[in-house]
Amino acid sequence: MATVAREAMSDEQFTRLLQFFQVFSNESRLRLIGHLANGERSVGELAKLLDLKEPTVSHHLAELKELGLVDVRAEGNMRIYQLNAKALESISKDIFARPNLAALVPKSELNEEERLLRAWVKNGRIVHIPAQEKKKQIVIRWLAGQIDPARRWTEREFSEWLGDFNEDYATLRRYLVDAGYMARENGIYWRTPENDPAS
Amino acid sequence: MATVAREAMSDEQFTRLLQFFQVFSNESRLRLIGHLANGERSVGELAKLLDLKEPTVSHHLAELKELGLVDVRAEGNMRIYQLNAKALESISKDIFARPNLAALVPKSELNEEERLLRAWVKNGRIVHIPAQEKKKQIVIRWLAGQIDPARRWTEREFSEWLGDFNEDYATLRRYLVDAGYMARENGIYWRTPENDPAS
DNA sequence: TATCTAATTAGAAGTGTATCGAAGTAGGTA
DNA sequence: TACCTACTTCGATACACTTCTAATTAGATA
Repeated sequence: MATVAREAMSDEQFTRLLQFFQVFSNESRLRLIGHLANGERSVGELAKLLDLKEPTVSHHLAELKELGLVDVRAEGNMRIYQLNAKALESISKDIFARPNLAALVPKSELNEEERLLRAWVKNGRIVHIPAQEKKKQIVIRWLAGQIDPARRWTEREFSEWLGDFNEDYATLRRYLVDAGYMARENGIYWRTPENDPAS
Repeated sequence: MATVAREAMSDEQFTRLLQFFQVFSNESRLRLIGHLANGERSVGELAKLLDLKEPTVSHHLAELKELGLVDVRAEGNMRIYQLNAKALESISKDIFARPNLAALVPKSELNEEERLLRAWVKNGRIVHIPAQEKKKQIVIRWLAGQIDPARRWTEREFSEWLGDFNEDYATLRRYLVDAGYMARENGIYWRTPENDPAS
């Protein structure tokens, strides 16, 4: 999660993601999906399994169908419901494989600092350390926010961790210390908990 | 998704999963998380960004904190909230990396057929094709449920797909056709849409 | 101490949603 | 045709949730 917005999500995508979570956020529906994952079931079967009345089950199934998560076929006058394996797979892969929460923020809501940040920080890496003091501070402030305040590091550990952000870990480390975000004593580094000078 | 229950989920796990979905199923909270993903923020900042009153934001943050999704630190009389990267990572990995929806069904709710099935189907593979006719039918019925009814296959494609379930794809294919689940014409196979003989 | 700011807690209003019984629809069967 | 079964649609109820204002707590400042 040590990432920054790559590409902000469109309103459409955001709505779809929200709908998805809403569908899974109800106990009955979640159990319903669980049962369907074990194989196709009729409405009556599901009602018995879930201890709900048929209209209730029918209602939930309609919502799942709306989102394309289940398919129906008729068998006599029964309706056999089945999970749409493809739809589920694509959702779990596309959305959660790279859970870039920063992308959840609609473009219009990114503030100035965040917009600027996206020029230098890509895919969680600092692609370029800006020279201009004000811009540099923005990047360093962001980097400081990525540091676990509870953790204690040796210089070697800290350098290694910083190396994931930029090959010039030494410069990053110096900036962080100079700006007061990191403290050091007896070779141990830690994130200063308060008195953030950048705010 | 072509899997069957491996290990049914405990009530505890189920509840936790449900809570997780509930937290993400609210628009304000989802946007809140998106903003926090861009860096730490105070309650007031978040209230402005989301166009909500502070008590509302505070309320949502309390819920997120309850689930360990955010951490707080004090700075002056402000409270700076930050996403708990570790918690989020572990959730997205542990839960969604193998979205075994079948495992959503609490153990007690597994019916007879499902319980039996777990003896022969493990991790989505048929580890053993039972000889006894009735048991065999259960397995074949399950397998039929995994087949996309919209898809058309050549014999080669179908055999290959079946091979993922058991190395003896020829036997599986014959059983499926004999039981009436699959039809074939001009070398093309498809899942018969209705008149399921096993019900 | 008094005062200001930032946040939380408490309580209330309004909205949404899960569930149900009753009524309606459609296939199967006599 | 009439009747049965399985399901869906409709309309009502009840509970949960989001959001707000008002009151309270706690840190900073004079």
